[in-house]
Amino acid sequence: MKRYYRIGEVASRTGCSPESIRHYEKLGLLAPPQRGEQGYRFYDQAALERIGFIRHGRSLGLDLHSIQELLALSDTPDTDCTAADDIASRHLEHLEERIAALQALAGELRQVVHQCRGGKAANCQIIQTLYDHQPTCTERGCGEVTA
Amino acid sequence: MKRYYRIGEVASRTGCSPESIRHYEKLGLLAPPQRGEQGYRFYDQAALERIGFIRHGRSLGLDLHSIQELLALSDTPDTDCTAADDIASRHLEHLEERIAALQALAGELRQVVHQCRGGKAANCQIIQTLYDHQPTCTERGCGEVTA
DNA sequence: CCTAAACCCTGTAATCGTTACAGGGTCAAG
DNA sequence: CTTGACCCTGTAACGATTACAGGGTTTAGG
Repeated sequence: MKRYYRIGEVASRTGCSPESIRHYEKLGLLAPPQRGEQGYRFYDQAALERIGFIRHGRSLGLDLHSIQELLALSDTPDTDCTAADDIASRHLEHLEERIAALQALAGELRQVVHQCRGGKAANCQIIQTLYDHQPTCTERGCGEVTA
Repeated sequence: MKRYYRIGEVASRTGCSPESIRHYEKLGLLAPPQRGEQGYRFYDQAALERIGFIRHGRSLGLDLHSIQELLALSDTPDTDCTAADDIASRHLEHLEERIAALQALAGELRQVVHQCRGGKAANCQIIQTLYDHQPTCTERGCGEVTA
């Protein structure tokens, strides 16, 4: 006796909004579920776990494409899973670079913060610093840290 | 004898693509520049510095909205510049939160990486971990760290 | 002089993941 | 029988940037 859940209940159980669930389906991360007579989606326990998988991956910062690759591996249990390790390692590397970049930014920012207590904009050290361009890197396409 | 630059030269001097420059203009960060007879944009030195300002701000991770506020302050030199300090402090705080979140993620990821050397996907520790959902936070809208 | 490359213009759509609509249907409790 | 809580689809928004399409201009070389 399988239990079935409508999308709203899945949402509250997984912490994943109905919109996202439909979105994952559209992207092919989730197979189209069964539908009730009125067209309502019905999910079983396996689908719940798959959504949990996606959610956990997202909470680790993985992008949906990587998660899709991991799910594909999981769907073919006989495959060599080195690819999974590659994805995770690559992401970890990526995270570490991101962290280093953000720390550099924070350091640079700490040097200017609280430099202009109560002054006028004309003398503001923060604004001055921004005009003095020795940006960390002037190369095209460099330094746009998503933060 | 003012020198004028076409958008492409501004781009190579500032490290900011022509598309971005036009984008900043559309958003109101840059005043519409003079135009030549064929409609080409022509920029003077002040515009170059303003773009450098924006670029430096972006390289620090500030969003365009904050940069616009800073530019507005800079444009009214008599204003009190506490607001600039607020923007910078707020952003620094934001960065530090981001860093902490990413470090938590990296830590979690380091625990699973290299756990499945050469195995089959069915036993892969990484995939298993993703199915075992104790996501850091199951609250709706929590844990979506942009990374 | 002519042509090809390199530049400029505008406007629109893509990226990523999520959210927020609009406009409509279904169902249960009051 | 109406209100509210669901569900459906499709589209647009967010932020910043890039990539087109479709057209015009300048510049350098042959």
